[in-house]
Amino acid sequence: MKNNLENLTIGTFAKEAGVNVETIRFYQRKGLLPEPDKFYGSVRRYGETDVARVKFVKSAQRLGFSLDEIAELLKLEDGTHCDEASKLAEQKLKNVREKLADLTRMEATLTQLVRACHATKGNIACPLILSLQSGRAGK
Amino acid sequence: MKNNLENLTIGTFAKEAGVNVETIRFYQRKGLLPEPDKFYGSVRRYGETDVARVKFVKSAQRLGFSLDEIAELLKLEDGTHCDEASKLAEQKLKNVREKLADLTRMEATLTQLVRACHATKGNIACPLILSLQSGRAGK
DNA sequence: CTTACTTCCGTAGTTATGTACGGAGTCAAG
DNA sequence: CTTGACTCCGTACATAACTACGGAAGTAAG
Repeated sequence: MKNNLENLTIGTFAKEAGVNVETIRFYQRKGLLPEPDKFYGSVRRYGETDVARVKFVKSAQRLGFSLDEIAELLKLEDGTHCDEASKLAEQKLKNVREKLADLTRMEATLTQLVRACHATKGNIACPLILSLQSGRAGK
Repeated sequence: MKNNLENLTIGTFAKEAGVNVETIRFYQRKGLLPEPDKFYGSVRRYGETDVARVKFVKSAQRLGFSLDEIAELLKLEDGTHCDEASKLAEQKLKNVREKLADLTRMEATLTQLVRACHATKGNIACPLILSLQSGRAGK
């Protein structure tokens, strides 16, 4: 089940991570991904942790984090600089919780909308926009 | 408490919505925002529902929706085309729930990270990346 | 060793989402 | 009715996040 995910060349690595080779190289330039040494010979090899890292980046992007923010999150990963990592994590946590609240409201409204649609065919006024207003009025 | 949010010119509208005037005009071109008739005289006037709409767009963007996706969500708003709206809503709902699951995992991990940091100063291995892997393995 | 496919790397192009600019028209105060 | 601020509109510029290109060098199969 667990195929060998070590010593991948960049092509198979990219395929495994579900992105384009150029994207890998782009992330390396941005510092989101380490550029491994060229082992034996002259092409770089990648492993399972690299794949996980790229997938993490993509997931975090879907959640509305920018690459710069994701870079910050990734700095937490190495476990060093515990103090500043902790501060950053708390701040990101606040951010994540706001997103959670917004999404929850949106989920409730969409659910209600679907139900209303199924029940009373036609003209329900759908207060989708209102759903994201409550809870962040002054912002 | 409720100041008069009708007959706003584009400048006050933009300020009220927390965006730049050019952004308003950009959204109009994209069809995200209606371009009201020029009433008496020659400049357009905006109201509270316009403000709400822009704020909705901004909130949805923070949640990782693109303007195109938001345009789709906004089409649900008018209550017409109930059948297709319902389909779209269900699909978006699925999407929203995936985001929710991801965010929840991320929240748990960040919380744990902060706690671990506060407790044992130094070297906790932070499985942040792992947090977004479980639950979406094959994707 | 040759041939076909990758990798490497720098540079250039693309798409989404705005922002800025400039000149002409409009509005409101004095 | 002039003056200063704002609106209108088209076009150009900016930024983030890729994506494509091209030529040299590495690599794997026959």
